[in-house]
Amino acid sequence: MTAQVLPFEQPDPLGRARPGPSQAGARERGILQRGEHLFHAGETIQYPHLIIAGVLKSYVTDEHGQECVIGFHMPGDVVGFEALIGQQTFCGVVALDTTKVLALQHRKEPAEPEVPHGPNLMTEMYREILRLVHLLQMDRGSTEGRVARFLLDYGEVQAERGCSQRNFVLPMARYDLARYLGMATETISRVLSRFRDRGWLTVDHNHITIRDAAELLQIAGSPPGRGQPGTHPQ
Amino acid sequence: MTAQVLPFEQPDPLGRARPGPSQAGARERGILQRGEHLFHAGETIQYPHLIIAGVLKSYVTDEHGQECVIGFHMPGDVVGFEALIGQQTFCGVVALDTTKVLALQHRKEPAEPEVPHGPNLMTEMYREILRLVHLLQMDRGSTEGRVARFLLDYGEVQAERGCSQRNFVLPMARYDLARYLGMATETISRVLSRFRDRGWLTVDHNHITIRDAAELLQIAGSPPGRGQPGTHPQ
DNA sequence: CGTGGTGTTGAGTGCGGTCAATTGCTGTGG
DNA sequence: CCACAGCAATTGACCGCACTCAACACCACG
Repeated sequence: MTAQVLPFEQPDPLGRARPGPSQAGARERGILQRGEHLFHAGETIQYPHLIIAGVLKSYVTDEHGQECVIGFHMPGDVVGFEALIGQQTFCGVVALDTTKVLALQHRKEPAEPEVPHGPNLMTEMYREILRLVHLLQMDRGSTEGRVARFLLDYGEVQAERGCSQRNFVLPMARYDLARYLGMATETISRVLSRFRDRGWLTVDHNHITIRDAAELLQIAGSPPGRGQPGTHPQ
Repeated sequence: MTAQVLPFEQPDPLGRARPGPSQAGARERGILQRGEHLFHAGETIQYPHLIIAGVLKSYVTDEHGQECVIGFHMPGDVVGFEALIGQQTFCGVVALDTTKVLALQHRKEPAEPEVPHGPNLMTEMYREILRLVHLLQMDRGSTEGRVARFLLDYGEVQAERGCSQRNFVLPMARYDLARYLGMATETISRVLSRFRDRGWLTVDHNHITIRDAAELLQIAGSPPGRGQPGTHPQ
C-alpha cells in the first residue's frame, strides 16, 4: 500500500446529504450513517476511499428519476478512483448501513517510481470493466437466473472474506437488489420464495442459506423465455 | 501519439479463425475480412490495435452459447488495451466487414516521461467504463427506448466523424444490433418499422434517415411497461 | 434458376411488470 | 406495556410487452 491515510477532512461537498441523525464530527472521522452519501454524481473528489466497514452502493440516475445500481462495495473495496485521473464521479455512492471509510492519499509526484500504485489503479479499473461486463451479461438472462447468479457470486465474495459461502446476510434492501438486477422488488420476493419452495435455500428476511448450489448454478445463466424446450406440457 | 506502427506480424493466434476467403498475406497487412477475428476471448495479445477502416464488434459468450455484444468499434477507436497491462482479453473482437487495423507498439521503458500515454490509456479505460454504464442503463428501458437511444447515439458518433448525424448506414446486421441491445432480431425489425410508420425515420435496409429526432429523444429513456400513466383508458 | 442468408411480418403465449391488499417489523408516544 | 403509525416485504390478480415459432420476401451467391 503506497496510499496514506488522511484524517478525512473533506470540506463539505456532502452538505447536500439529508441532515441525518449522525453526531457532528462523525462524518469527519469517516463515519457514514445509512442513507448518507460519500460522493454525489458529478462531484469532483480529492481522494479515493477505502471501505473499512459497512456497505455502500453506487448508482446512476436516469432522466426519469429511476436509479440504476451499478455495484455494491464491501470492506476492502476502494471507491472513487476518478480522483486519480481528475475526473468527476459519474455515479453517486451512498451508505446502505453505518459505514466507515478512509480517504487514501495518492502521491502526485510526477517522478513516480516504477510500480507504486499505477498498475494497481489500472488493474482496479480493469476489474471494474470486467465487473460491468459480467453485470451486463447477467441482465440478459431470466429473473431467476439473475437472482441465482447474484447469490452464488455473493457467496463467493463472502468466502473470500473468510465467511460462510452458503450462509450470509444480505446487507442491502430488496429495492437496491432489484435496482441492481434490473427487476421489480416484487419479482425479487417472488423468485426468492420460489427458490425457498423448491428447497434450494432458506430465507429469513435478509438471512440467506443456500441449500442446493448445484440447482442454482444450473439456472444461473439460463436464457429468458420458456424453459427447456421439450419439457413444457404438450 | 506515442504509439508506433508495427508491420502487424502476429505469429498466428488467429489460426483458429475460419479459413476465410482472404488472400494469404492480407491478414499480415492488417486486413480482416468479414467474420475474421482480430482477437479471441482469453487470448494474450501483444499490442493494442488502432482501427483504420471498417467495423468490429466485441462480444462475450455465455455458458449457453448466446453471445452478448459489448460494443462496436469504428475507425479511430483502439481495441485491446489489455495488452498494456498484460491481461488476457475477456472478449472476442471480430470484423463485421472488411476492416483494416494497425498494431500499436507501446513503449515499455520503465522511465516513462511525464504524460506520454499513461493518462491516455487510463482515460481510455475510464471511457470504456462510462460506455458500459451507459449500456447497462439503456438495458433497463423499453425496447423502443433502447433502439431510439442507439440511433441517436450513433448519429452523434457519425457527427463527430464529420458525417451526417441524421443520415447514415448502420454497419452491423440486425442480429448484432439485437445482441448489443439485448433483444430479439424480430423486435429490432418491428421497432424500426413502428418508427418508420410514425414518420420518425426512413429505413432502407441498413440506411437510416432520422426525420424526427425530438420524438426519438422523447422515448429514448422511457421506462418499460405501460406508457404514460394517466393516459391509459379508464 | 436454385439456394442460403438476412430481414420483415404475423400469430400466439408466457414472463415479469404494475397495481393492490396483507403481513410483519420497528420505533414512538400514551 | 400496548396502540399506533410507518416502512419493508410478501403475495395475489391482472395484463401488456417482447419472445418464440412460423411463413414469407428479398438479395447475393453459385
